[in-house]
Amino acid sequence: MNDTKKIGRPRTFDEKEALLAAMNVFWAKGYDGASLKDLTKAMGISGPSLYGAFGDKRELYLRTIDHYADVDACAPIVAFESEPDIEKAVKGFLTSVITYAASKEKGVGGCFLASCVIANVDEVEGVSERLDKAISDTDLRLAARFDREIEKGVLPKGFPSKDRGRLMYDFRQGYVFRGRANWSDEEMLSDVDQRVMMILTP
Amino acid sequence: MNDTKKIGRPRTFDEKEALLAAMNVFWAKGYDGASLKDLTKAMGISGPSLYGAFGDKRELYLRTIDHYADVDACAPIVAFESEPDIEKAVKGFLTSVITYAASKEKGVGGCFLASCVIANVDEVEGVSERLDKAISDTDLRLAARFDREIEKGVLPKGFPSKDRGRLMYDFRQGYVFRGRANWSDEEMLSDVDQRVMMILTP
DNA sequence: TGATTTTTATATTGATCGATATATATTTAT
DNA sequence: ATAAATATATATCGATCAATATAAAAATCA
Repeated sequence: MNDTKKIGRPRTFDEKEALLAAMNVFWAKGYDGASLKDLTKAMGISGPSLYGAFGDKRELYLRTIDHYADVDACAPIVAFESEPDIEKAVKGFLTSVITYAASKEKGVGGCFLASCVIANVDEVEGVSERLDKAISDTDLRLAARFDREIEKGVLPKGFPSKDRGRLMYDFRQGYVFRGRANWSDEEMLSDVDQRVMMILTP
Repeated sequence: MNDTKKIGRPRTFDEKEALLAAMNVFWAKGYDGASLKDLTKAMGISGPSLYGAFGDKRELYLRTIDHYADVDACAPIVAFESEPDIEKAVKGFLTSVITYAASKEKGVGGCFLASCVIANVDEVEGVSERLDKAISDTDLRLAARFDREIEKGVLPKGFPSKDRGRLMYDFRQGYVFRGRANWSDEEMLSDVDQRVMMILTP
């Protein structure tokens, strides 16, 4: 990376922190509902600073989507990748999804893509491509975990990794959707064991 | 119903048609992105007429959600309910969902709730309750179809109708989500047969 | 008919929108 | 030191926002 000192007055804010703050505003209020006033206040910077650093509102929005996909990516996936036992990993993924989807701290919960970005696909140029990439990347990450289990011999040779990765992701979106409608985690947890079997049955 | 002539000048527009037009605007542009100018133009009425008939923008939005849940409800469900053979009915539901989710005529496709309404749950008062009700009602409609098959003896006594109804709905939301990200119907149709089996296997 | 009630169209309200012009502050380069 | 470059804060731009005041139009009532 380029860590050399740059000419001119240095920034007084951290770009990633600012992007995170902006994302939370978009998440809670939507793209059009988030005003520049809302954004600059949450980001702790002035209007001209925002425009100087990020371009305009649309470009800032696209940057928050990239930042979400790069950094957060979604905690449940990390849980899924780190648990050695595949059955526990799958169940951990679903329960983690549900817990996070049902927790509604300050209007931000579930999935930024499913709760906010999806609404602006046709309205804001550049959103569609990023959404597509985020989904595909996640599908691949999930499928890769199954492929590793096949190599280890835990899952059989013909196990449909790609399909089951997609399946897990669709389950995730379903829970996120219900969480947004204020479903409790108990209501959603009731069918988790069934779904774990669906995912793992060859 | 009250079909008696009312005093005063009669409306020159049909309320249901106006609601449908308004829904399409919200669907394409989002709640905040849809301006009163957009709405009145699409609905073919003037501002004061809109406010006189529907209250304000928020109330109009809630009415479009009700109208969607009551009338459209989603064509795939109708297909599911009308096909006598349960396996064909399930497959018909999923393929219908996919076809509609992948068709992107003028930015409106998939599901009004999943593509628009979900983004305004915390922003617009009254949305959350309606979303919850729409999901629960759909779950029940889907489960009821399975219950009928149990009564007929086609499905076994212990078949988990409720869980499988939910499962179908979550599959629907998953396809809608991918459709919004411009996935083709071919990509989505590839795992339909697998999922039909998942839904129907006791 | 004239009175009453409701909807309509036109025009406009104050507020807020996204975006920027200007000038000042703070850094590095010479 | 001085110049060049970048970020900052203040103030404000025209445009558009949601919502409405006003009065004409169109119906039923007496």
